[in-house]
Amino acid sequence: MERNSFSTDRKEIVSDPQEPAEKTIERIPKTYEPSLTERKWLASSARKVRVSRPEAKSFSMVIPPPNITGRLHMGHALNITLQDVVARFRKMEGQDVLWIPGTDHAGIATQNVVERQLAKEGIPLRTLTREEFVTRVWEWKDSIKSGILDQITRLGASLSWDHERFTMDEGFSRAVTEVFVRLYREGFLYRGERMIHWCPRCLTALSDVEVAYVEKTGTLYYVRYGESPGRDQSLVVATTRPETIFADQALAVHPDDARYRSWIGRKVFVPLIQREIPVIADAAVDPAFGTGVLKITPSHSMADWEIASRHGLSPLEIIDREGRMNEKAGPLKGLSREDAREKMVDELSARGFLEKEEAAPSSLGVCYRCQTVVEPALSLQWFVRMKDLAKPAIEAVREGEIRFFPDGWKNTYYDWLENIRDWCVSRQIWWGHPIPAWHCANCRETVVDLSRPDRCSRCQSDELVADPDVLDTWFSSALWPFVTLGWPNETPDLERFYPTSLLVTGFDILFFWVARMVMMGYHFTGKPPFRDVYIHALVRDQFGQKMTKSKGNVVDPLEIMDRYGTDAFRMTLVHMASPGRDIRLSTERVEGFRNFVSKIWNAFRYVERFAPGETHIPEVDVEALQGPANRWIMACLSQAVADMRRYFSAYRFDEAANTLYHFTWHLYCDWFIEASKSVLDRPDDDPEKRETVRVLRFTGSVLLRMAHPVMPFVTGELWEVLYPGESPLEMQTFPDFPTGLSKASGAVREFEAMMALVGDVRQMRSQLKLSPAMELRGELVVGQGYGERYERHLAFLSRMARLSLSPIREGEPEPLSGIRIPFTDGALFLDLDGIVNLADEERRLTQELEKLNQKRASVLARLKSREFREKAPPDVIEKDERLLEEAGEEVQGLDSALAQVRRMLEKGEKR
RNA sequence: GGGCGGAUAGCUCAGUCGGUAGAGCGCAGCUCUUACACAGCUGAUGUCGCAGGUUCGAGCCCUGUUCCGCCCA
Repeated sequence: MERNSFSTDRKEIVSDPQEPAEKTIERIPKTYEPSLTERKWLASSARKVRVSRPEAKSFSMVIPPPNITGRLHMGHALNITLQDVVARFRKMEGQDVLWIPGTDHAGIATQNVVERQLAKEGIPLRTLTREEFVTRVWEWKDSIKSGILDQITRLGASLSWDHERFTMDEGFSRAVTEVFVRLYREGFLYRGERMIHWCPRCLTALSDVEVAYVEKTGTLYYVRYGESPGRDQSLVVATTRPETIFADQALAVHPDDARYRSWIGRKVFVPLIQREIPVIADAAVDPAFGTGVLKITPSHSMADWEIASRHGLSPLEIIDREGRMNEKAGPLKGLSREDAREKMVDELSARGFLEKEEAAPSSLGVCYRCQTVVEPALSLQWFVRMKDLAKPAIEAVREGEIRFFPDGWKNTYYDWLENIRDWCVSRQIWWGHPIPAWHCANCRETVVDLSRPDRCSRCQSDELVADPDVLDTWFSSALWPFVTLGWPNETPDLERFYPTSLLVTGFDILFFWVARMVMMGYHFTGKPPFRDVYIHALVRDQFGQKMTKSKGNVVDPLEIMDRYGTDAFRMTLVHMASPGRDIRLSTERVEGFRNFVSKIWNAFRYVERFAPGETHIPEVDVEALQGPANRWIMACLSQAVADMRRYFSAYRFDEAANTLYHFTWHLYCDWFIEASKSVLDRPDDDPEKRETVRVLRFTGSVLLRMAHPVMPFVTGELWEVLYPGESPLEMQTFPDFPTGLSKASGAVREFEAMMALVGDVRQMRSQLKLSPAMELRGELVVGQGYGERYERHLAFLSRMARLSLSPIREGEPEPLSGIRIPFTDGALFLDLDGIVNLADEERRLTQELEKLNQKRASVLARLKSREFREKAPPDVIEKDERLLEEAGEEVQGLDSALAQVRRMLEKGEKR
């Protein structure tokens, strides 16, 4: 065979002995089995102790502690995965990473679980003492170990397990007490009788943020209140809660409402009973709502309470703590709120007090945990005075000491903090941090202290009764970032890792948790609890619906991991984590990334064939590289690595994943590996072959490192298999090599021109319906002096475009037959004589020409515009000019190709 | 009522500095070509929600508006 003929005749290749095949099977099995690898890695590396790097820069995070009652859901999976990506990335950057795991004692939720368990065993709650109950909870907690944390490890979370904490562990509890006592002594805590939200099912007070509002279509009842005594004038009130009428203490109108001005100061009777209440004027009344007359029920409405207190009205409670009507509700006594409403409406209607009913939208407050409609109630509770605590928290974000990602969340944050109300922190349950307060049975004094005092500080009585309540679970969560590091002790951890570097959490607990941590952090440490806050979105189902048990659309992350592998699942979450956007998870998507993992695996199997059993990490001297493809892939790799670094640092997880995917699949596999096949069929001592194998392996080793933060299992496995003598992949450094080879360099552009030529040939094949398998004869004609340069691309071209090329013709006139495909320094001529229908080719060229001319015309039009020439920046004009020039050349190329086809057509006809 | 986010290919989403709109999935055609059919090659599909404005030039900036989602009151 002629030396310059680059045939890709398959027979040759097939007959090639494939001696390395057996070794391949030894090291890299045919298919990747995620479950096997994951099981193996989890057995050896889960719950590992942190390797500290005292000399390195510190990086720290705390996980949002999941409820101990919890089961892993998509929200956890996303949250943990993103943190793990950052943790692994920072670790590979050489930083000293501390990532603290732990769980939250989840007061109400846990109490509910244990109560249900008791109920199942037939043990009435009331037969247990508080101490017995709490013991039961601890027993339950021990029995489940830390189920949710085990599930989190399945995700591959590289947490610092020697730092695990629990919000009710001994140290944490001490810290919570300390915080309470300090806040009390500083005047930030008080106990008082206020309106709070009461959950009649959980039987406890709730804070404002624990009430969710649901929009419902309710009924607005128009009820007539007759004037007293004896007169026949009356006022009509529109109310959504007729069952509270017996607790009414006044009617109120807006002071400027002309309709009712004469009523102010007069008195009316509460319907059905002869109780007199005044008509008052208050600016808080909305004249546009209903009739503009509001009934004031101070004991069962937040807004009414406010108005009532301005007018010195006293409350009257008719609903008890379990949401039933009490004896003051007279005939309604014992009824539920719903039944009472029904009965009341019947009664009002029967007695002629009900004017009309109309459907009206109303917003209903429900307990965020159990969805029960909450009851506003007057109650003796503990509160934190928030206003002054909020100030530094607002300031911190304004000054940029704390940054939000995405930035927009700071508006929501400001809004809440600027209008903050006092925080009700006492809960009427048994499981939680006891409030460190004791009440004197003798003089009613309240004593707050770190431990139970012997005597009352005022009257010296020893009859001290412990406050029965526990603290809101979020009270302790607010201390999480610094207490987990040892506060109130000045520990080395606190010194080194506080403020923490990053908090990753969902927007749904921005108020509950994030804002409160900032307030507590500043107050108790003088520093922010974290520098950056990354707020991720909700994981929804494939239709964009929130996943809920009741809808039955909950996708179990553990099942997904079993089915597709953890790496594929992580890659999916990371890829879809675009800032400020919810994630719609579909299994098709996960499947796509399973294919990706598989692709990586197979790419390594391919490379392994050519360097079987090699265990050293190859090095590459980029400057010395000769192969065009080798130089090209190094330029791409360098770019990809730099991009990933940048994206990880900016929390652009989606873009990082995109970069990884694109580089791996489309650049490394589709082009580089394919291109390598045109070199690797040479003898073993061929220098370009040796170079290519080295670059293949080197790129692979870099790929493993840059993919590792996202896909720790498959990359870790391959790393261990390939480089058994090296330290584990997670301890390696994230690749960093500016190659000096830019994508714009001549060598790279030349290779890309060849890639484009391959694309042109493939496109032409497809358009002319030529089988990809059919080898076409062709020759390259280049300008004078370019012959040697294009010589080195021949193998690549013939392989990728499936051509049999004859020797290059340099500086010779172009042949008059064949299909002409132009490129930068010449043209490729394909001999399609007898293979292709020339009329088809003519049509194809005409279409191409038309498309091109359109494009050219639009650029030309722009360039002709005087304004554009005057005002557009020079580089833009230059670019357009280049574009026009290129398009011109292309048109020329197509023209001559077309002319040629037409000539051949004529010739054919003449024959 | 106030605030935030979204609307771009059939679906799910990118789109940085304003400079001729991209990816994945799906779909169609062809191909078992020294890893991978969980594959390869090629292709088709766009009123960038709507209406104005700024600009030589707008998916991107400004104003208004519609619809959807979320938060707050």
